[in-house]
Amino acid sequence: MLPKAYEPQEVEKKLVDKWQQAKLFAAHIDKNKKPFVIVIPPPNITGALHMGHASTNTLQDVLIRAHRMFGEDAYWVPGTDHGGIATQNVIEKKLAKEEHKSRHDLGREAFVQTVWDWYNDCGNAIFNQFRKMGWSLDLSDILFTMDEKRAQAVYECFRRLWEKKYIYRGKRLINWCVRCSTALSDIEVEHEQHAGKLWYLRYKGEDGSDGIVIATTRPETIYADAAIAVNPKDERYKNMVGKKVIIPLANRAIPIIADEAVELGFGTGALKITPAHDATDYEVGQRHNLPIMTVINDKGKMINCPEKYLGMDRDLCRQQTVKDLEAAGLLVKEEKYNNAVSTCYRCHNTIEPFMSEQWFVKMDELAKPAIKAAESGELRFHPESWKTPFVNWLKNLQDWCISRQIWWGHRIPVWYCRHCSQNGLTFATDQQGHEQLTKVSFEDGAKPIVSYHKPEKCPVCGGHDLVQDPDVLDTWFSSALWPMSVFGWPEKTPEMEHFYPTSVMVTGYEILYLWVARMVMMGLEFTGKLPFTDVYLNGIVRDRHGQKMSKSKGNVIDPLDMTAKYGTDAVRFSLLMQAVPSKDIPYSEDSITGARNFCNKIYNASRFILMNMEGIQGPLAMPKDITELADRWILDRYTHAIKTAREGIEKYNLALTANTLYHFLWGDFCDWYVELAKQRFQTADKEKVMALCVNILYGTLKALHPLIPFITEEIAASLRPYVGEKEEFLLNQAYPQFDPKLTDKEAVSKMALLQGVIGQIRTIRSQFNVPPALKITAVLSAKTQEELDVLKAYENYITLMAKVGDLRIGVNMEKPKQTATAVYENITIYVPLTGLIDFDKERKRLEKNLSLAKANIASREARLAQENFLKHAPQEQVEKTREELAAAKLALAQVTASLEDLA
RNA sequence: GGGCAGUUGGCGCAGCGGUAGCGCGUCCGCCUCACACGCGGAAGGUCACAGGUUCAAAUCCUGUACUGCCCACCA
Repeated sequence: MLPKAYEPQEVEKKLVDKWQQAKLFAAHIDKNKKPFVIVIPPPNITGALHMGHASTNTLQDVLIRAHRMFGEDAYWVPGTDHGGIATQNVIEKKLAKEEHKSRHDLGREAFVQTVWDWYNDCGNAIFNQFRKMGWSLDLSDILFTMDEKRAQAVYECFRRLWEKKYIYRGKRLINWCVRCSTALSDIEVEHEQHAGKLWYLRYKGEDGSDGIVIATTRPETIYADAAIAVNPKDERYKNMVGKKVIIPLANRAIPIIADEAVELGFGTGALKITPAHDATDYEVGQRHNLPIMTVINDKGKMINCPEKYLGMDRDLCRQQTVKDLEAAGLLVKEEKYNNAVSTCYRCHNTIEPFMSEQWFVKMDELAKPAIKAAESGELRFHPESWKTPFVNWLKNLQDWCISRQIWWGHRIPVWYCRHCSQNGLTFATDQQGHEQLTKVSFEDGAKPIVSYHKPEKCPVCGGHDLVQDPDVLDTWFSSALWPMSVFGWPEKTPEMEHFYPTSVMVTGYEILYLWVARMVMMGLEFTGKLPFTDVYLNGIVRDRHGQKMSKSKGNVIDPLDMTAKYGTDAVRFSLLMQAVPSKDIPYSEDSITGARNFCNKIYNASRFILMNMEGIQGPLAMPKDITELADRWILDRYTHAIKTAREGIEKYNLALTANTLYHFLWGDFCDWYVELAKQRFQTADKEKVMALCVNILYGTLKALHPLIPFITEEIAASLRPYVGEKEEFLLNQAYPQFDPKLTDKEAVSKMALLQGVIGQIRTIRSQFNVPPALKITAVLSAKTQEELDVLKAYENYITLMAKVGDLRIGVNMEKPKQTATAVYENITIYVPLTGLIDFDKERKRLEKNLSLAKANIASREARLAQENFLKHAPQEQVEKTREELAAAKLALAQVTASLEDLA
């Protein structure tokens, strides 16, 4: 005998091996089939799988498996991402913790090797997690954003954009992370509200006057001030524009200028302009041709300032400056102020706007086709509400800063001749005694040679002393090419030919701009085609209260712990039941138990059916001559469930698919069909019932297979002989189809009547504490011949499901003594309960029903009294209302009669 | 400051023109020979608020109030 409860662990282990060994998920170009392709958002090689991965990859897996079963050439491309800054940070932390070393202690080459070693270990860990989750990825061929093929694609992209002059070198104010010591692009900067202060400082006039008071949140930058700006419309300062004031502590004179950028209402209306340390100020500076003076260096230390503060950390300098200003009597006041602080999206340290020469990609031309694709609807978003933000973002794009001053990543494929570029190259000796190129300046004469490999010699002077640009590319630069590079682009490979463009990109909305937008732009630029036609934005998995999961909050749920405890299918299904596009998923262990219970229900229903298969020879075809009401009904429910399940997948509403199949299998199939079938096990009908049971169950398992692959595969294997299926894997079988011939409105309405009557009897039983085993008497009084026929024809349904021993059915039946009364539509139900009836209870029950009936009558009558309703509403609706009124009136009459009897 | 979501029984959500559903929780009764990870039953909601459109609104429109998210150079 099989165990009572489903035990997933062994089953999962066994099936994962089987699937992988059978190479079930490998790419196989089949030109006769329509390709359905998803490239995985490659997880960073930074560590463990989290709930977010579990969610997004499960969604992709469901889509891939389902489309495969729909008969398409489905292929899910596996891979991982080198994850630039994030990975470098992880390794640096590890080095510091385990060996008390910094990357500089190792040197560039050794450090990069360390990361590669890490990749080789961690990569395997990631694949093992992929296996455990049952994701249909071919794990024998995992791609990596830094492997040779992908590196070639990155180079080719760089070269082509360079030749088109889209890639250029420029000196400007960029976002600098002092902690990560690198430049960042605009979207890698996050804005956080910090409780800070606003200081009011006095800049005295050069002529000895009181000068002007400004408000600032960054007093440490006063040493870099180039001007004071006021709004040209500001009457208060009109006569001061053009005069000079003295920077406190620095004692340097700067002019007062007028610029529209200054808000009249904020602070004092006067703004200090510090072009080197603030983006707005930089623009103002450009407009007024102000000098740029940098006082904070790339390490966050003070430079070019009064000697006292030289080398001081920027934060400390702020405190000291405020103290000194106060002592000098130049601090007018200090206010509490919440301001938006820019922080690094990787380490959350405060970003320093920093003047620097960097590599950029010119975006305006690249954005145009992407905007068009989104606006025209060629690129579809699920949900659609992301289309507008997407387009708006593209329309307001700044050029993309792609150079990073870190070591881990694709090295910029640009070389310099030490002879020809000597004035633009700065070298330093590192801790290993190697001379390293640390800084490149085109302004000072560096001449780029774009090449993947080190060029043989300088094309200008023929010199052999060539050095590579020290920077690496933004990790998103290689990610942007992912949907092409995975197929071998720029080569014209058969994979590129067949699988590109891909079908759908499934990812979180938090990387819509960082990643999705860039893939779209690059895809259009290099192939003329969108890299995918659909974008499915999935929500973020949060804790039960909607809080983001984080280690510091201690609310993290580890998907692998959960799969070990409840089974992978349960974890998958729990996520899918809540998978509405773009909607965040509140998640807790409780979410999983419900899904686990469902898996157990499937298991037990199957176990029961298999038990009753003993002695029956398969295969059993789906019977053709269906006459029994329950059979007609369940086939209608089944085919509708299949229809909705399929629609859910096609419309990216997997919650709909999951919930539909859940309720069909549990509510319709188990609670009603199988229960009713039990009484036919002893009859000549048995084989037909079993044929229906096994075929419907098998079909439902197929429909569920993309969602919960393990348990369905396991059970299907046992059922296969009974349905005559030869194919070993569900994935290679066809997804069930909606069959209009199985729909049966009449059966559904008859069944609803019986279910309603049974429900009323069950309620009475329960309310009067009738012992469950006790068979009771029930009298059903119908109003029409039609109803009578249904009740009579299926009285065995009622006796079984409501445990009725003596069932009397007729038209206008007499009300028995000491009876409980209920009304369902036009049927009056009497349950005589001599000795069991509690008159008080029954009176209360009836009174409740009485007021309900009255309310129903009132509302229907009111509606029917409106001439406009009769005139405008569809006839069907009017008819329905009339029927409802009649039923309510009947209920009122019956309940009133019963109440009178009680009195 | 701009934009986008959300506001439905104790909790988490679905429904998105015909008058409320699900899961969990609660309460009552059951170890009914597939399943107590179960079975049967019950209680519990004027669908945030105010207007409007319509014969009819949780469902469409407008506004308000909260909540969350995204974007933005107010020092």
